[in-house]
Amino acid sequence: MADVAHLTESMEMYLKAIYLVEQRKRAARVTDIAHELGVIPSSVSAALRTLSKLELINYAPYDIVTLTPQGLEAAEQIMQKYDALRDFFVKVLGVEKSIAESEACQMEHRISEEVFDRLLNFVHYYEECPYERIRWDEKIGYFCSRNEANCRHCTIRDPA
Amino acid sequence: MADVAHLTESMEMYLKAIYLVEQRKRAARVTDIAHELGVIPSSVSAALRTLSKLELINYAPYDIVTLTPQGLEAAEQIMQKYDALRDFFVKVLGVEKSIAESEACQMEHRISEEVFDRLLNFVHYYEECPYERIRWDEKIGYFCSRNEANCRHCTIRDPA
DNA sequence: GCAAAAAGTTAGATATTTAAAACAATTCCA
DNA sequence: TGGAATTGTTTTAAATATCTAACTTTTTGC
Repeated sequence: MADVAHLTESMEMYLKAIYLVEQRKRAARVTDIAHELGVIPSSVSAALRTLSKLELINYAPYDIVTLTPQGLEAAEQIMQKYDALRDFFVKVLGVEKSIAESEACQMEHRISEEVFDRLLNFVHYYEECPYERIRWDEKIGYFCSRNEANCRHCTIRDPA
Repeated sequence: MADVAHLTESMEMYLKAIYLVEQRKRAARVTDIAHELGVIPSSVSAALRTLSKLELINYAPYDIVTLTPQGLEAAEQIMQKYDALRDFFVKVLGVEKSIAESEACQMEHRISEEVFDRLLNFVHYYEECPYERIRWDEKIGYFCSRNEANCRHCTIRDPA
């Protein structure tokens, strides 16, 4: 059985691309994957051979591509990391969506289970807790909406 | 002039290693750099040739290595990103130091100026603001120390 | 059903990175 | 100072990933 933990970054990208195409269509074609990643079809063929050997995709030359159960599991793990990073960038750091997405796409391959776990947890808490008021503003940067005395951050008025 | 913005990840790693050795010693030797990065000396020789061509280091075969002003600037930029990520992992996510460091080392090459900037800003605010009480606990996860009613997070007692 | 278009493959080239092995230069001391 | 130990280099090879070009298979539309 293939060790999903040792996938190269490139193979992770292909897996995720196949996953995303599968979300929209029944199965992925070489062209779909190439378009998704901005590479040419011959590059995809080479990658599919590798992923097929690792038993992460169902594939034969000239045929369509689907994820195997192991491939789906690996792809979902990558997607979860991507989502956690993107959410953190957008919801906490206030980064513009498209920038957050390309950044998350870069980092998703490098985040460990532990940090991923804590990031998820943190973003959830940050979003849910009604008492926390650290928020981002385009002009000011981070601000605190409490507006209390003896807090230099609170001297900045909440623009909301 | 070399475009520091387009350095490969590998070259960034070598630059940072040279920077770190320079912090401890006057200049770096091939062996020092190899030891710092866990690669063999021949790999270092090859990298030094490249960095030298890019005018990021002062170097001639068999000689010691120092950063040029441009090299220092590039190394400092990388270090700043590393520090911001490590601080976020440790101070905000409560990740153990050695894990935070290896994770930051992986991601430092992939973080944009914008996200880096906001991360710095966020960690600073998070540390400084006396009213914010989102903190990490090993057993509980994130908790809120306010312990107010009608907040389900606050039903978890602050262990501090 | 067949020709043209589209889709996909293979082979070969290039780039990047690193390690292994053999060799060369430098340094360290006795 | 001179030989051993250390340090550093070059060459070669391997792995990964991607592209170009030429070719094959499949699909489409009449």
